[in-house]
Amino acid sequence: MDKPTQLTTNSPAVKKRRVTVVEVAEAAGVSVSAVSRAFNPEASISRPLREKVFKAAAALNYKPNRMARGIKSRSSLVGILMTDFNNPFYLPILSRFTSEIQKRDCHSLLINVNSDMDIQEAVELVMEYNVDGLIITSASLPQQLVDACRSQNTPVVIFGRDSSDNSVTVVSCDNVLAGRMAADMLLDAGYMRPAFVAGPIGTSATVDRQRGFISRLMERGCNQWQVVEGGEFSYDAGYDATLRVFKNSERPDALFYADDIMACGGMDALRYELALKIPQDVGVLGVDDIRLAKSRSYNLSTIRQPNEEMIQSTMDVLFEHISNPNLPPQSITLPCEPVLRGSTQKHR
Amino acid sequence: MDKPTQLTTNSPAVKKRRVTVVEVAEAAGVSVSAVSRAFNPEASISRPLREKVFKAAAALNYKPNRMARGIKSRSSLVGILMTDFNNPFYLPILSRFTSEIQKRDCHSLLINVNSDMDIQEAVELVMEYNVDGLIITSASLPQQLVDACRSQNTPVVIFGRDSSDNSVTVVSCDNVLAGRMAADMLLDAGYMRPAFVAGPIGTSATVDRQRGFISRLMERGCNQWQVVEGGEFSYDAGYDATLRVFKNSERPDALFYADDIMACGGMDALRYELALKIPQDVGVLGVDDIRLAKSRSYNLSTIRQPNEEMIQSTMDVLFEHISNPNLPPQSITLPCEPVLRGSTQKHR
DNA sequence: CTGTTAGCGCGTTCAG
DNA sequence: CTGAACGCGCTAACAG
Repeated sequence: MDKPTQLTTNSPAVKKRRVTVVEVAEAAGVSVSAVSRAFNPEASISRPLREKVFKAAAALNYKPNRMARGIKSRSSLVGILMTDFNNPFYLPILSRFTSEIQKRDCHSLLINVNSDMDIQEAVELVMEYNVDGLIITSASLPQQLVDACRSQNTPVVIFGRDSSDNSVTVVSCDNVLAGRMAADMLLDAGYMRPAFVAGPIGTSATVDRQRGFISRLMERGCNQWQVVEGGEFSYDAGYDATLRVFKNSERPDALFYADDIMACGGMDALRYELALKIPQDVGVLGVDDIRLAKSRSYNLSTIRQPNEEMIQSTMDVLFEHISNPNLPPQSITLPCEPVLRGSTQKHR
Repeated sequence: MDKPTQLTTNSPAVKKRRVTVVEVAEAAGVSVSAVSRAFNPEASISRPLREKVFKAAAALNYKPNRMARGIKSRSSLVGILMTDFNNPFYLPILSRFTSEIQKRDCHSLLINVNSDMDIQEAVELVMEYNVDGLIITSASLPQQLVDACRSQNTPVVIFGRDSSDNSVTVVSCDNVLAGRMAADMLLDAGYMRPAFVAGPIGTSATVDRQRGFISRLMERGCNQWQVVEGGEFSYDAGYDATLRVFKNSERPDALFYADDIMACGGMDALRYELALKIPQDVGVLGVDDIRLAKSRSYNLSTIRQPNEEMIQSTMDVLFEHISNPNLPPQSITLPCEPVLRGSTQKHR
């Protein structure tokens, strides 16, 4: 009767008002806090009261407003920072992350960190949303990023990158081991003059793989190896690098690529540009085990990263840190596994 | 002095307090609303005042709290609903969407709609975040979804799907035309008995492509065509469907797949399982023009979807609707374009 | 153009 | 276990 501010009730442009706790409380004949508690799993409330609230809420089609909720308590948002949208490797990973986050009644804020915006900036930005936690999938990890993460007291997990610094939580696979496995696979198959095609400069994954690879080659007495720059993790980069390698006088008889998508590009260069036979003339090996690796066209031997386990660990450790903010950072390294396919089966 | 609730100030677990407008206002010697306006691009505020606020804010390392902001005004969140995380087609698209959204000072809430959760539920969920807008990339579009979208008054754009219903905004490419182009490409190349390998049942894209394909074949007097179920949009589905086709007595001499990733699977089945030569024995054609299509291994002729333009249109129309909520829904259909590669070049 | 003030929708004290 | 009242950080309405 005496609501003086109701002048524009029937304007067509008016944003349809959402149902709020107050209305639900009125409808259910209870207090607002009862409604609040009913929708909060860890609050203590009697069974019948909760039921009553739920019934009224359902009747009014009430949905809690996560924005309002997020202002004081948890936002239910988990940030995911991604840098490499070119590599198909990341699509299934993204799928798993979002799915797991949703299972925990949270949602994913996906941040695309491209060249326009550096990672530092992205981290600060995502913090404006009061995210409960942050997952970073970045091959390179500048020190400033580590600092940025630590200065926030929001749990951060770095996915797929080895830790040189143990002040931040990291989940990765053992890339040095991957390199060593690669050396063994190629030498065991009878190749003598392998080359490593590196990935983006300064990314730990490629550095560690190279280190493991070379050191294992040396251990086994193989000295005729070479390393070439590859550039980015992409089909084209693998293709181009391969052509460059074979311009040299010292031609390798096997190629270990920093990742699968580069290896696929490399294989196409070998077959269709250089007219070399795989695996007879040249052996090819990658890392990741992306979906394409097991296609009949590529049939690529590779070192499989344990994605499922890595993702599971990431989620576990992240939510542990969310519910217990002063846990110390930890570093989890999972083993990888060789996958023998046609591209290295020289003798058969 | 007389703050009675400050008992646990030096607890290590205390969440580091964020700087707020009030503190910035005090530091700058202005009012809170001045601070608010300074951070709001469309607010009217004098140059020197804004500078002063910014300086104080920078000194305190103030960041606006988007959650608190979102409660009254825009949330700066745009929801992206994705269903198909298996198809590499969507990774670059996701990249563009997130990037474009960020350019507009918004961020992406990525929802993975898998079997655990139906689309309807996902829409309601995302609405709890008060998203400013919603992008849906879904091959199938149940009526209930359309209803859900309309009942909210949040702008929704459906990406990559034709509209049978014009009560919701849709951006897609002309899939019927794609089918017609496919028919012309295959007939022009000299193939006589083409087959269409369909995608997921009930998805408009595959239905429309099939319709255009068949009708154009008939127009040009070709009657020896067949249609086979493909299942999902995936490598394996394409592979398996291809093997099934060639078990029949009526063997086609060309295959038009509902999308590229199926076509890649199909090509591998043809070459490595059936020992058929592409394009001599069988012509192969896809739709999408994914990255893999132009690899040397596949070199797949295809009908290119104008992704750039589709994404641009999607963003434009979405943000138009965000700033002007009672615009009528519209339906945008963009033309596609044939891409001739090796898989259909029978004569040369 | 600027400051003051009153909410936004919800969680969380604090009494009962 | 329940309800009343306060405050979160910010924007919007109004007044100067």
